[in-house]
Amino acid sequence: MSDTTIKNMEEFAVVSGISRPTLSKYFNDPESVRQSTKAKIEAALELYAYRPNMYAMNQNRRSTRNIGIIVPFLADPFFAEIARNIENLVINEGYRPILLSSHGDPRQEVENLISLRDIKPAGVLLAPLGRASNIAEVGELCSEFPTVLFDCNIESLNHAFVGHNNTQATDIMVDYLVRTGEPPIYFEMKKPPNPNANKRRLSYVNSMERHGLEPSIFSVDGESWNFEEIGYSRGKELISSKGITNGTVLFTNDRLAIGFLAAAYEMGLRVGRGNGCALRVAGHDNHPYSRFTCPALTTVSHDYDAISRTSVTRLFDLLENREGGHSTDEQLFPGKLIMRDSA
Amino acid sequence: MSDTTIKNMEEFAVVSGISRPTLSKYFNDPESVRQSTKAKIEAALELYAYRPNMYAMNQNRRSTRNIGIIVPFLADPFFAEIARNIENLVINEGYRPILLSSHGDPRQEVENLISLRDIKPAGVLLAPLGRASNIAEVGELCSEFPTVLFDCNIESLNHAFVGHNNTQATDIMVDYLVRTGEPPIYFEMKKPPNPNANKRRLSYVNSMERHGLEPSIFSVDGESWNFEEIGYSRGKELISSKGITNGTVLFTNDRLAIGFLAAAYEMGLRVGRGNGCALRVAGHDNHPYSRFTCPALTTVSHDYDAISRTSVTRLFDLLENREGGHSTDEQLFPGKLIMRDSA
DNA sequence: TTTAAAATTTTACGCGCGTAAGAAAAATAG
DNA sequence: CTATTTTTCTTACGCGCGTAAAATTTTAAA
Repeated sequence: MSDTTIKNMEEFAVVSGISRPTLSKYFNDPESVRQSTKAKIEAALELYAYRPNMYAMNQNRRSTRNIGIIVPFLADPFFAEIARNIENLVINEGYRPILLSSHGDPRQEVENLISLRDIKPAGVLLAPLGRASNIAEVGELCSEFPTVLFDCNIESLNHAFVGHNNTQATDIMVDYLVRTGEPPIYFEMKKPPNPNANKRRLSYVNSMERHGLEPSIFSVDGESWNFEEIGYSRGKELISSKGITNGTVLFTNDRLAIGFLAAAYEMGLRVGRGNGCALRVAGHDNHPYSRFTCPALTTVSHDYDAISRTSVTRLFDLLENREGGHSTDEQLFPGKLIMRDSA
Repeated sequence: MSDTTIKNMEEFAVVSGISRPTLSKYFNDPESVRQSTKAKIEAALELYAYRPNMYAMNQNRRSTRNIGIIVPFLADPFFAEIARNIENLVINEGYRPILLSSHGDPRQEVENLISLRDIKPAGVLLAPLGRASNIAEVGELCSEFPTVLFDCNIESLNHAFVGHNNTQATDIMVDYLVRTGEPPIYFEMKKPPNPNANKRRLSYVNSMERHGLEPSIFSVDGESWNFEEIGYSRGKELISSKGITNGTVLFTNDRLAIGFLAAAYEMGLRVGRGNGCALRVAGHDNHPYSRFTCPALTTVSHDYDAISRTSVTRLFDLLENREGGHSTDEQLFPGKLIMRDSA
C-alpha cells in the first residue's frame, strides 16, 4: 500500500497506467475489460486505496446500483429476518441495498417513498404497510422504478408481487386443528394493519364451512403494531371474563399469540395439547420467537427463503428485461405446518 | 401542481423567478434566505415537483447531510428499537440516516465501514460488534469522520462513547436478588460476542464479594448471536443434568434468559418468586420481549431514551464543534431495575 | 503474415449543482 | 431622502465521472 493518496480517477489512471475511460468501464463492470487490464487495475488497486466517488458516478449513470428496500416495521424480527435475507441477496448481485423502515407509520412510509426517489434506485423491493399505505404514492413509485412488492400486496396496483399463500397456509392449519382436537376459534384484530389478515380470516371461515363447522371469531380492538401487547391485554380480558377457558384458538399471527400466551400463563390457564391442558393455541408466521414461547408455538411457516429469493430474482428480471411482460403476476409460496407443543 | 416537468435547478430558477445560486442556498438551508424569497420558492415548490439531484448536490458540498448508523445485529429487537429512536432523532435534525446492520458478522461490519465511506457521511453513529470487530478498521473510520460509539465501547480507541452503565446495572440487580432470596448464580457465554458481558460478569463477582458471598458462574458454550437458542439448549442440558434445579440464576442478557425460560417450562421447572416456584430467573437489557415471557422477566433496563438522545446530541456537538475537546469522554447512563414475576 | 475484430487510448463534452466575485437591487438605518 | 447593510443576481468556473467518437493498439482469425 503506497502512501501517495489518489483523489480521483484521473490520478489513478496515471499510477495504474490505464486510461480513465477504461477505468470507468472497469468500475462499472470488472468483466467488461480484458483480463490483462483487469489484472493491472487490480494490482494498482492493491497499492493505492482508490474508490470512485459515488456521487460523481451516479450523477450521469443510466442506472445506479442501488436497490431500495422498504419494510413496514423493522423492529418486528419477522421483517428484520426477511430484510437480512434480501440484503444479502442484493449484495451478492453486486448491488447496494438501501434499507428503510416505515416503523408502522404511514407518514413515514410516504417519507421513505419520497426519499427513495432521491437515491434514483435501479429497483425497489417494497413491503407496504397495507391498509394504511398511501396507495397513490406507492403506485407512483411503482411506475417510476422497477418495483417488486412482497409480503403484502396492493392488488389495485396490479404489480409484480411475491408473497405467502395465506389462504393455503390457514387452510392446512385449520385442517390440522380440526383433525386433532376441538375446532379453532379465530382471534384477530378488528382493524388489522395488514391486509393479509383479511385473507387469513376468509380462509378460516371457508375452511371451517368446508368441514361443516361453524366459524367463530374474536375481533379485538387495537390498531397499532404492538401486537404482543394487544394479544396480552385483550387475552387477559377474555380469559378473566370467561370468554376463553378451553378449546382451541387460532391467531392471525404469532405476535398476537405470543402476547396471549403470556396472558394465559399469568392467569394460570394451561396451554398445550397434552393432558391437563385446557386450551390449544396456534399462530401464523413462524416468528423467530415462536420457538421460545411457553409452550412452544404451533404455527405455519412462510417459505422465507423462497420469498426473499424470488423477490430479488424477480426484480433483477425486471431490471434486465428478461421477462415476457408477466410483471403483473403474483407468485405465492405455500406455508408449512410447524407442529410444536401449543396445539 | 403544474404538469411541466422540471429537470434541474436551472429550470426551476426560471419558473420560480429566483436565481440558481439563491436556490442552491435555500436548499442547503431554507433559513439562510430572506423570508419573502423563501415564500416564493416554497410557492413554486408547490406548483412544480422539483427536488435537487442528491448526487450532484453531494458531489461538491463540504459536507453531506448523511448520518451513518451501524448496528451489530438488526434482527435483535433491542437494536432495532435503538436504531428506530436514533433514526428519528437524526431526521429531526434535518439529516438523512443511513442504517446498516452487521448481522453479527465481522466481515459484514468491515464491509459496512467501507461502504459508509462511499457515502461521505457528515457523521457516524456506530455500535460495534465488540470482540469480533476489526479495531484497526473502526479506528480509521473514527479518524476520518466525526463518530460516536454507542452501546459497546472499544476502549483502546479512546473515542466519544455513550452507553449503558453495565457495572451499576448489574450491581442493583445482584443487590435486589440477594436481598429478596437466594443469591444468584451467573449464567453467561464462555466467549460472549459483546464485551459488555465482561463488565457485567466482573460487576457480578464484585457485588457478590461485597455481600460476602461466593460468586458462582455457569460459562456455557456457543459463539453465535443466536442467544435464545443457546440459552435454550444449554439450559436444557443443565436442568436435565441437575446442574440447575433451584435457587436464582442471573443471565448476562435477556435473550439468553428467554431461551432458558422456554427450556425450564418444557422441563417442568417452575420459575418465579411465588410459592411453588423452584427457581428465580433474571436478565439484563429489558428486551422488548421480556414483558411477554412466562413468567414475565425481571431485568434491568437501559435508559434507551437517554442513550439514543445523547448519542445523537453528542454527534451534532462534534459536527458543529460546539464542544471543548472532551470528545474522548464516555457517558454512561444508569440502568433501572424492572421487577416482574420471574424473580 | 495479412486481415478483421476487439479492446484501449485520446480527445472532448456534458451532467447538475456548489461556490466565488462583483454588480445590482432591496431592505434598513439614520 | 440618502447612506449603509443585506440580499439577490449575473457570470463563471470547477467537481469527478459518464460517455461518445475517432485514432490507435492489441488480439484473434484466416
